Amino acid sequence: MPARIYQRTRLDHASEIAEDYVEAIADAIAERGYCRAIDLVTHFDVTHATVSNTIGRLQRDGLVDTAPYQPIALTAKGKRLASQSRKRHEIVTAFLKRIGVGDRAAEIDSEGMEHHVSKETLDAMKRVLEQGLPSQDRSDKPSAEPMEGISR
Amino acid sequence: MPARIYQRTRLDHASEIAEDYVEAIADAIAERGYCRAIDLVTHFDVTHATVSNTIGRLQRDGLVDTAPYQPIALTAKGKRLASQSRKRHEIVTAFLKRIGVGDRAAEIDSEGMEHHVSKETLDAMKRVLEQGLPSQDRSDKPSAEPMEGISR
DNA sequence: CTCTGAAGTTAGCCTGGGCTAACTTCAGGG
DNA sequence: CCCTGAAGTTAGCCCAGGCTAACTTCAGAG
Repeated sequence: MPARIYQRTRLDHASEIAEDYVEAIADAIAERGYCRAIDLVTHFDVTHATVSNTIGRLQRDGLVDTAPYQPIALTAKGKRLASQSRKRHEIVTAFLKRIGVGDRAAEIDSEGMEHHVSKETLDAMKRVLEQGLPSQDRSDKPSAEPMEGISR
Repeated sequence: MPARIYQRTRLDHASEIAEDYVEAIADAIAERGYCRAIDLVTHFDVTHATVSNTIGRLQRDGLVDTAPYQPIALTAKGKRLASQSRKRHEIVTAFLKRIGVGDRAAEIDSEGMEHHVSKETLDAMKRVLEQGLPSQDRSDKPSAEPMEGISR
C-alpha cells in the first residue's frame, strides 16, 4: 500500500522551503514595502550565503524576481504560492488553537504541519472551525447523540 | 519571533526518515518475524542502494542492529522510537478521520504530519477523540453550550 | 556440486540546503 | 570625495538522501 505515499512526502519536502520563503518575502513586503536578503537571514536564522543560494533556486523556479544587490520581489507565481501558503498556515494555526493547543505550540507545530496538509484535510479543518466536529458516523452505533458537546 | 521555529523544523526533518524506517522495520518484524532490506525497498519504493545507505546511518545512530547480508533488527532505542512513532501515527490518523477526512487522505496526510506534531498537539488530538472539541473558551462569549454535538 | 538469479554492497554521481571564508558593492558619515 | 562597515556574492566544503552501474553473496534448483 505505501510506496507512493513516501514519494509524495519526499516531493512535498522539496517545496517546503520555497513556501516558507515566499511567505516570509510576502510578509516583509506587506510590512515595509520591500524585502532584502538580510530580512530572510534574520527570519530564518541562516547565513547570508544560504539565503543567496536559496533565492537563486527560487528565481530559477520562477517564484521570485531579483537582481544582484537589489531587493527581492515575488513573481505572479510567487505571489500566488505565498497567499495560498499563508491561508493554509492560518487555518492550521487557528484549528490547532481551537482543539486546545496553546498559542505557542500551535504556531510552532503549524509551521511544520502546514506543508503536509492536503486540500481535503484543510477543508475538514475549516468545517470544524465553522461547524464543530462532524457527527460520529461509525457504522456500528449510529447513535445520534455523541457526548462531546458537554462543557467540562 | 520565528528563527528558532525553523531550526526545529530542520532538525525534525533529520529524524523523519529514521522514524519512518524504524516503523517499517517494526512492522515487518511483527508480521513475518524478521525484516530484510528488500522489504524496505518495496515499502519505500527506493533502490537497494538507498536502503543500504540509510540502514548504515541508522546503525551509526544506534537504532538498528544488523550485519552484511543479515536481517535487520531494532536496538532497544530503535524499538522505543518505533513504538512511539507508531502510536503517534495512529492517533493522528484516527484524529483526521474523526474530523471528517477520508480514509485514504487521512493515511497520506498523517504520514507527512506526524513528524511535526508535538506532545501538546498530540494530547489535544487524543482529548478530541475521547471527549470531543473543547468548549470555545474565547474571552467574548463564554457560553457553555457549543453546537457541535448536533448530528448532521 | 554447480550455477544462476535474487538480494545486498560498493563506488561514483547528483541535488538541496546548510556552513565558513574571502571577496565585492554600496550608502552614509566625516 | 573617500572610506568604512553592513549587505550581498562567490568559492569551496559538508552531509543527507536519492540514483545507476557494477560487483559480491548466497540459497535453491537441477
